[in-house]
Amino acid sequence: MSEHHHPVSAPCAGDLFGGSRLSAARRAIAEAVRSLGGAFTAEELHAAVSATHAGIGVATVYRAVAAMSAAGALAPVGSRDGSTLYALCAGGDHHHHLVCTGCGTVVGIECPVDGSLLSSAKSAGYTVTAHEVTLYGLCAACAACAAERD
Amino acid sequence: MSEHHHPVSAPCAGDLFGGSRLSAARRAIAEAVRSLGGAFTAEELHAAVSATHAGIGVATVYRAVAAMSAAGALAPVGSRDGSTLYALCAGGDHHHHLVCTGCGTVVGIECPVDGSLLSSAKSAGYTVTAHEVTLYGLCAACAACAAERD
DNA sequence: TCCTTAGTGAGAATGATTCTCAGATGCACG
DNA sequence: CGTGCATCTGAGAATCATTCTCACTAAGGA
Repeated sequence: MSEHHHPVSAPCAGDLFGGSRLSAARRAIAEAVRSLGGAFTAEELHAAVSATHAGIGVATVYRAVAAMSAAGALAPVGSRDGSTLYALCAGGDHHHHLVCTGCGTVVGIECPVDGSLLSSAKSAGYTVTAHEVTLYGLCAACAACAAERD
Repeated sequence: MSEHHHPVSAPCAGDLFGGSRLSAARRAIAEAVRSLGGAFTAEELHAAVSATHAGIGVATVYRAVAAMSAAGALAPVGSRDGSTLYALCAGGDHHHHLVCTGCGTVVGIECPVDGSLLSSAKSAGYTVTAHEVTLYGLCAACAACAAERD
Protein backbone atom coordinates (compact mmCIF):
# COMPACT_ATOMS: atom_id res chain seq x y z
CA MET A 1 0.00 0.00 0.00
CA SER A 2 0.88 3.72 -0.27
CA GLU A 3 2.82 3.29 -3.45
CA HIS A 4 2.60 7.02 -4.19
CA HIS A 5 5.66 9.14 -4.82
CA HIS A 6 6.97 10.34 -1.51
CA PRO A 7 8.86 13.62 -1.11
CA VAL A 8 12.60 13.39 -0.76
CA SER A 9 12.40 14.86 2.73
CA ALA A 10 10.55 11.84 4.10
CA PRO A 11 13.01 9.24 5.36
CA CYS A 12 13.12 6.53 2.75
CA ALA A 13 14.27 2.97 3.20
CA GLY A 14 17.77 3.80 2.02
CA ASP A 15 18.26 6.25 4.86
CA LEU A 16 17.40 3.67 7.46
CA PHE A 17 20.00 1.24 6.23
CA GLY A 18 22.83 3.66 5.64
CA GLY A 19 25.11 2.52 2.85
CA SER A 20 24.10 -1.12 2.74
CA ARG A 21 22.34 -2.87 -0.09
CA LEU A 22 18.63 -2.27 -0.46
CA SER A 23 16.55 -5.37 -1.11
CA ALA A 24 12.81 -5.87 -1.38
CA ALA A 25 12.77 -7.41 2.08
CA ARG A 26 14.54 -4.43 3.60
CA ARG A 27 12.23 -2.02 1.86
CA ALA A 28 9.27 -3.87 3.36
CA ILE A 29 10.90 -3.88 6.79
CA ALA A 30 11.62 -0.14 6.63
CA GLU A 31 8.01 0.47 5.70
CA ALA A 32 6.82 -1.65 8.64
CA VAL A 33 9.12 0.18 11.04
CA ARG A 34 7.55 3.45 9.99
CA SER A 35 4.04 2.06 10.21
CA LEU A 36 4.59 0.83 13.75
CA GLY A 37 5.39 4.36 14.82
CA GLY A 38 6.67 3.59 18.32
CA ALA A 39 8.75 1.09 20.17
CA PHE A 40 8.58 -2.49 18.98
CA THR A 41 10.24 -5.84 19.47
CA ALA A 42 11.83 -7.83 16.67
CA GLU A 43 8.94 -10.23 16.85
CA GLU A 44 6.37 -7.45 16.52
CA LEU A 45 8.26 -6.05 13.59
CA HIS A 46 8.31 -9.45 11.96
CA ALA A 47 4.55 -9.74 12.44
CA ALA A 48 3.99 -6.28 10.97
CA VAL A 49 6.14 -7.06 7.95
CA SER A 50 4.46 -10.40 7.45
CA ALA A 51 1.05 -8.74 7.36
CA THR A 52 1.89 -7.03 4.09
CA HIS A 53 4.81 -9.05 2.76
CA ALA A 54 4.53 -12.71 3.63
CA GLY A 55 7.53 -14.95 3.53
CA ILE A 56 10.16 -12.75 5.12
CA GLY A 57 12.12 -14.74 7.65
CA VAL A 58 12.73 -13.89 11.26
CA ALA A 59 16.48 -13.94 10.75
CA THR A 60 16.13 -11.32 8.03
CA VAL A 61 14.25 -9.06 10.41
CA TYR A 62 16.93 -9.46 13.06
CA ARG A 63 19.61 -8.74 10.48
CA ALA A 64 17.74 -5.67 9.30
CA VAL A 65 17.36 -4.41 12.86
CA ALA A 66 21.09 -4.85 13.37
CA ALA A 67 21.82 -3.00 10.13
CA MET A 68 19.50 -0.14 10.98
CA SER A 69 20.97 0.11 14.47
CA ALA A 70 24.46 0.21 13.00
CA ALA A 71 23.32 2.98 10.66
CA GLY A 72 21.98 4.90 13.64
CA ALA A 73 18.41 4.82 12.38
CA LEU A 74 17.19 2.56 15.15
CA ALA A 75 18.02 2.53 18.84
CA PRO A 76 17.26 0.08 21.64
CA VAL A 77 14.90 1.71 24.12
CA GLY A 78 14.53 -0.87 26.84
CA SER A 79 12.98 -4.29 26.90
CA ARG A 80 9.64 -5.96 27.41
CA ASP A 81 9.18 -9.57 28.50
CA GLY A 82 12.77 -10.34 27.79
CA SER A 83 12.81 -8.97 24.25
CA THR A 84 14.62 -5.83 23.27
CA LEU A 85 12.50 -2.85 22.30
CA TYR A 86 13.69 -0.72 19.39
CA ALA A 87 12.51 2.61 18.12
CA LEU A 88 13.09 4.75 15.10
CA CYS A 89 15.75 7.27 15.98
CA ALA A 90 15.27 10.96 15.25
CA GLY A 91 17.81 13.04 13.30
CA GLY A 92 21.53 12.70 13.60
CA ASP A 93 22.18 14.85 16.66
CA HIS A 94 22.92 13.35 20.05
CA HIS A 95 19.74 12.66 21.98
CA HIS A 96 17.95 10.05 24.06
CA HIS A 97 14.46 8.63 24.26
CA LEU A 98 11.34 8.92 26.35
CA VAL A 99 9.11 5.89 25.91
CA CYS A 100 5.45 5.69 26.82
CA THR A 101 5.04 2.48 28.75
CA GLY A 102 1.38 2.43 27.78
CA CYS A 103 1.42 2.63 24.01
CA GLY A 104 5.08 2.57 23.09
CA THR A 105 5.27 5.99 21.46
CA VAL A 106 8.71 7.50 21.65
CA VAL A 107 9.93 11.06 21.66
CA GLY A 108 13.49 12.31 21.57
CA ILE A 109 14.87 14.19 24.55
CA GLU A 110 17.99 16.22 25.00
CA CYS A 111 20.97 14.66 26.72
CA PRO A 112 21.12 15.47 30.44
CA VAL A 113 24.71 14.32 30.84
CA ASP A 114 26.55 17.58 31.29
CA GLY A 115 30.10 18.67 31.90
CA SER A 116 29.73 18.72 35.65
CA LEU A 117 28.78 15.06 35.76
CA LEU A 118 31.67 14.17 33.47
CA SER A 119 34.15 16.17 35.50
CA SER A 120 32.99 14.59 38.73
CA ALA A 121 33.51 11.21 37.06
CA LYS A 122 36.92 12.43 35.99
CA SER A 123 37.80 13.39 39.55
CA ALA A 124 36.90 9.86 40.58
CA GLY A 125 39.52 8.70 38.08
CA TYR A 126 37.14 7.66 35.34
CA THR A 127 37.13 8.63 31.70
CA VAL A 128 33.60 8.37 30.37
CA THR A 129 33.37 6.93 26.88
CA ALA A 130 29.68 6.24 26.49
CA HIS A 131 26.40 6.58 28.27
CA GLU A 132 22.84 5.42 28.12
CA VAL A 133 19.81 7.42 29.16
CA THR A 134 16.19 6.41 28.73
CA LEU A 135 13.11 7.86 30.35
CA TYR A 136 9.86 5.98 30.80
CA GLY A 137 6.46 7.46 31.38
CA LEU A 138 2.99 7.93 30.02
CA CYS A 139 1.93 10.04 27.09
CA ALA A 140 -1.04 12.37 27.50
CA ALA A 141 -3.49 9.86 26.04
CA CYS A 142 -2.28 6.96 28.17
CA ALA A 143 -2.18 9.14 31.31
CA ALA A 144 -5.78 10.19 30.70
CA CYS A 145 -6.76 6.59 30.15
CA ALA A 146 -5.05 5.51 33.37
CA ALA A 147 -6.67 8.32 35.37
CA GLU A 148 -10.10 7.37 34.04
CA ARG A 149 -9.58 3.78 35.08
CA ASP A 150 -9.30 4.77 38.77
CA MET B 1 39.86 -13.49 52.73
CA SER B 2 39.69 -10.50 55.08
CA GLU B 3 38.00 -12.56 57.75
CA HIS B 4 38.43 -9.81 60.34
CA HIS B 5 35.48 -8.49 62.29
CA HIS B 6 33.70 -6.00 60.17
CA PRO B 7 31.96 -2.97 61.66
CA VAL B 8 28.19 -3.01 61.79
CA SER B 9 28.12 -0.34 59.12
CA ALA B 10 29.35 -2.84 56.52
CA PRO B 11 26.43 -4.32 54.62
CA CYS B 12 25.75 -7.83 55.84
CA ALA B 13 23.94 -10.58 54.01
CA GLY B 14 20.62 -9.72 55.56
CA ASP B 15 20.72 -6.21 54.17
CA LEU B 16 21.22 -7.47 50.65
CA PHE B 17 18.10 -9.59 50.72
CA GLY B 18 15.79 -7.16 52.48
CA GLY B 19 13.13 -8.98 54.43
CA SER B 20 13.38 -12.36 52.78
CA ARG B 21 14.60 -15.54 54.38
CA LEU B 22 18.32 -15.95 54.93
CA SER B 23 19.69 -19.37 54.03
CA ALA B 24 23.22 -20.72 53.88
CA ALA B 25 23.16 -20.49 50.10
CA ARG B 26 22.12 -16.87 50.17
CA ARG B 27 24.78 -16.04 52.75
CA ALA B 28 27.37 -17.58 50.44
CA ILE B 29 25.99 -15.68 47.48
CA ALA B 30 26.03 -12.38 49.36
CA GLU B 31 29.63 -13.03 50.32
CA ALA B 32 30.54 -13.75 46.70
CA VAL B 33 28.80 -10.59 45.51
CA ARG B 34 30.95 -8.58 47.87
CA SER B 35 34.12 -10.42 46.91
CA LEU B 36 33.53 -9.74 43.21
CA GLY B 37 33.57 -6.05 43.93
CA GLY B 38 32.38 -4.83 40.54
CA ALA B 39 29.93 -5.70 37.81
CA PHE B 40 29.27 -9.37 37.21
CA THR B 41 26.99 -11.68 35.29
CA ALA B 42 24.85 -14.35 36.93
CA GLU B 43 27.19 -16.95 35.54
CA GLU B 44 30.26 -15.25 37.01
CA LEU B 45 28.52 -14.97 40.33
CA HIS B 46 27.68 -18.65 40.21
CA ALA B 47 31.32 -19.46 39.48
CA ALA B 48 32.48 -17.27 42.36
CA VAL B 49 30.04 -18.87 44.77
CA SER B 50 30.98 -22.34 43.61
CA ALA B 51 34.66 -21.66 44.31
CA THR B 52 33.98 -21.51 48.03
CA HIS B 53 30.64 -23.24 48.41
CA ALA B 54 30.24 -26.05 45.91
CA GLY B 55 26.84 -27.43 45.07
CA ILE B 56 24.81 -24.24 44.81
CA GLY B 57 22.66 -24.40 41.73
CA VAL B 58 22.43 -21.86 38.97
CA ALA B 59 18.72 -21.36 39.56
CA THR B 60 19.43 -20.41 43.15
CA VAL B 61 21.88 -17.77 42.01
CA TYR B 62 19.33 -16.33 39.59
CA ARG B 63 16.71 -16.34 42.33
CA ALA B 64 19.09 -14.62 44.72
CA VAL B 65 19.94 -11.97 42.14
CA ALA B 66 16.23 -11.33 41.64
CA ALA B 67 15.69 -11.08 45.39
CA MET B 68 18.61 -8.70 45.88
CA SER B 69 17.45 -6.56 42.97
CA ALA B 70 13.96 -6.41 44.44
CA ALA B 71 15.50 -5.34 47.75
CA GLY B 72 17.39 -2.59 45.94
CA ALA B 73 20.77 -4.01 46.88
CA LEU B 74 21.69 -4.94 43.32
CA ALA B 75 21.10 -3.09 40.08
CA PRO B 76 21.51 -4.09 36.44
CA VAL B 77 24.30 -2.05 34.88
CA GLY B 78 24.24 -3.09 31.27
CA SER B 79 25.06 -6.34 29.58
CA ARG B 80 28.01 -8.24 28.18
CA ASP B 81 27.76 -10.94 25.51
CA GLY B 82 24.05 -11.18 25.98
CA SER B 83 24.10 -11.64 29.74
CA THR B 84 22.93 -9.00 32.14
CA LEU B 85 25.56 -7.33 34.28
CA TYR B 86 24.68 -6.58 37.89
CA ALA B 87 26.46 -4.54 40.50
CA LEU B 88 26.16 -3.95 44.20
CA CYS B 89 24.16 -0.82 44.70
CA ALA B 90 25.40 1.93 47.01
CA GLY B 91 23.27 3.32 49.85
CA GLY B 92 19.58 3.99 49.60
CA ASP B 93 19.62 7.41 47.94
CA HIS B 94 18.77 7.83 44.28
CA HIS B 95 21.82 7.44 42.08
CA HIS B 96 23.13 5.77 38.95
CA HIS B 97 26.24 3.88 37.96
CA LEU B 98 29.45 4.41 36.07
CA VAL B 99 30.97 1.13 34.96
CA CYS B 100 34.55 0.57 33.88
CA THR B 101 34.36 -1.40 30.65
CA GLY B 102 37.87 -2.68 31.32
CA CYS B 103 37.66 -4.23 34.75
CA GLY B 104 34.01 -3.91 35.72
CA THR B 105 34.46 -1.68 38.75
CA VAL B 106 31.45 0.46 39.45
CA VAL B 107 31.03 3.81 41.15
CA GLY B 108 27.82 5.60 41.98
CA ILE B 109 27.05 8.88 40.27
CA GLU B 110 24.48 11.51 40.97
CA CYS B 111 21.34 11.62 38.89
CA PRO B 112 21.57 14.08 35.99
CA VAL B 113 17.84 14.04 35.28
CA ASP B 114 16.76 17.45 36.49
CA GLY B 115 13.56 19.43 36.65
CA SER B 116 14.13 21.12 33.32
CA LEU B 117 14.29 17.80 31.48
CA LEU B 118 11.17 16.62 33.27
CA SER B 119 9.29 19.80 32.53
CA SER B 120 10.23 19.67 28.87
CA ALA B 121 8.92 16.12 28.82
CA LYS B 122 5.80 17.40 30.52
CA SER B 123 5.32 20.07 27.88
CA ALA B 124 5.48 17.31 25.26
CA GLY B 125 2.56 15.72 27.11
CA TYR B 126 4.53 13.04 28.91
CA THR B 127 4.56 12.19 32.59
CA VAL B 128 7.88 10.61 33.45
CA THR B 129 7.59 7.71 35.86
CA ALA B 130 11.03 6.14 35.69
CA HIS B 131 14.40 6.54 34.09
CA GLU B 132 17.60 4.71 33.48
CA VAL B 133 21.05 6.25 33.32
CA THR B 134 24.34 4.39 33.04
CA LEU B 135 27.74 5.72 32.12
CA TYR B 136 30.52 3.61 30.69
CA GLY B 137 34.19 4.41 30.68
CA LEU B 138 37.60 3.43 31.94
CA CYS B 139 38.92 3.68 35.45
CA ALA B 140 42.35 5.22 36.01
CA ALA B 141 44.11 1.86 36.03
CA CYS B 142 42.43 0.59 32.86
CA ALA B 143 42.98 3.92 31.08
CA ALA B 144 46.68 3.77 31.92
CA CYS B 145 46.84 0.20 30.72
CA ALA B 146 45.12 1.12 27.44
CA ALA B 147 47.43 4.10 26.87
CA GLU B 148 50.48 1.95 27.45
CA ARG B 149 49.29 -0.57 24.90
CA ASP B 150 49.40 2.02 22.09
C1' DT C 1 24.55 -7.95 -19.41
C1' DC C 2 27.90 -10.13 -16.01
C1' DC C 3 30.13 -10.74 -11.84
C1' DT C 4 30.88 -10.19 -7.24
C1' DT C 5 29.20 -10.10 -2.93
C1' DA C 6 25.80 -8.88 0.30
C1' DG C 7 21.30 -10.34 1.47
C1' DT C 8 17.80 -14.16 2.12
C1' DG C 9 14.88 -18.03 4.13
C1' DA C 10 14.45 -22.18 6.68
C1' DG C 11 15.53 -24.37 10.31
C1' DA C 12 18.97 -25.89 13.52
C1' DA C 13 21.89 -24.27 17.21
C1' DT C 14 23.00 -21.47 21.03
C1' DG C 15 22.64 -19.77 25.41
C1' DA C 16 20.62 -17.00 29.07
C1' DT C 17 16.98 -17.31 32.08
C1' DT C 18 12.87 -19.50 34.08
C1' DC C 19 10.06 -23.29 35.46
C1' DT C 20 8.92 -27.67 37.82
C1' DC C 21 8.88 -30.54 41.58
C1' DA C 22 10.09 -33.13 45.35
C1' DG C 23 12.74 -32.47 49.31
C1' DA C 24 15.23 -29.49 52.87
C1' DT C 25 15.33 -25.67 56.16
C1' DG C 26 14.59 -21.00 58.20
C1' DC C 27 12.16 -18.95 61.61
C1' DA C 28 7.81 -17.46 64.04
C1' DC C 29 5.13 -19.18 67.53
C1' DG C 30 4.03 -21.74 71.41
C1' DC D 1 13.32 -26.47 72.79
C1' DG D 2 10.01 -28.63 69.51
C1' DT D 3 6.57 -28.02 65.57
C1' DG D 4 4.46 -26.24 61.37
C1' DC D 5 4.65 -24.48 57.24
C1' DA D 6 5.91 -21.22 53.97
C1' DT D 7 9.97 -20.28 51.67
C1' DC D 8 14.14 -21.80 49.66
C1' DT D 9 16.92 -25.26 47.21
C1' DG D 10 19.09 -28.31 43.51
C1' DA D 11 18.79 -30.74 39.26
C1' DG D 12 17.53 -30.69 35.07
C1' DA D 13 14.03 -29.86 31.68
C1' DA D 14 11.75 -26.19 29.28
C1' DT D 15 11.35 -21.73 27.20
C1' DC D 16 12.38 -18.45 24.07
C1' DA D 17 15.01 -14.52 22.08
C1' DT D 18 18.65 -14.28 19.12
C1' DT D 19 22.32 -16.05 16.10
C1' DC D 20 24.34 -19.24 12.96
C1' DT D 21 24.69 -22.25 8.81
C1' DC D 22 24.23 -23.05 4.17
C1' DA D 23 22.70 -23.20 -0.31
C1' DC D 24 20.53 -19.87 -3.11
C1' DT D 25 19.04 -15.25 -4.94
C1' DA D 26 19.48 -10.75 -6.46
C1' DA D 27 21.49 -5.77 -6.03
C1' DG D 28 24.07 -2.81 -8.47
C1' DG D 29 28.72 -1.36 -10.19
C1' DA D 30 31.60 -2.27 -14.25
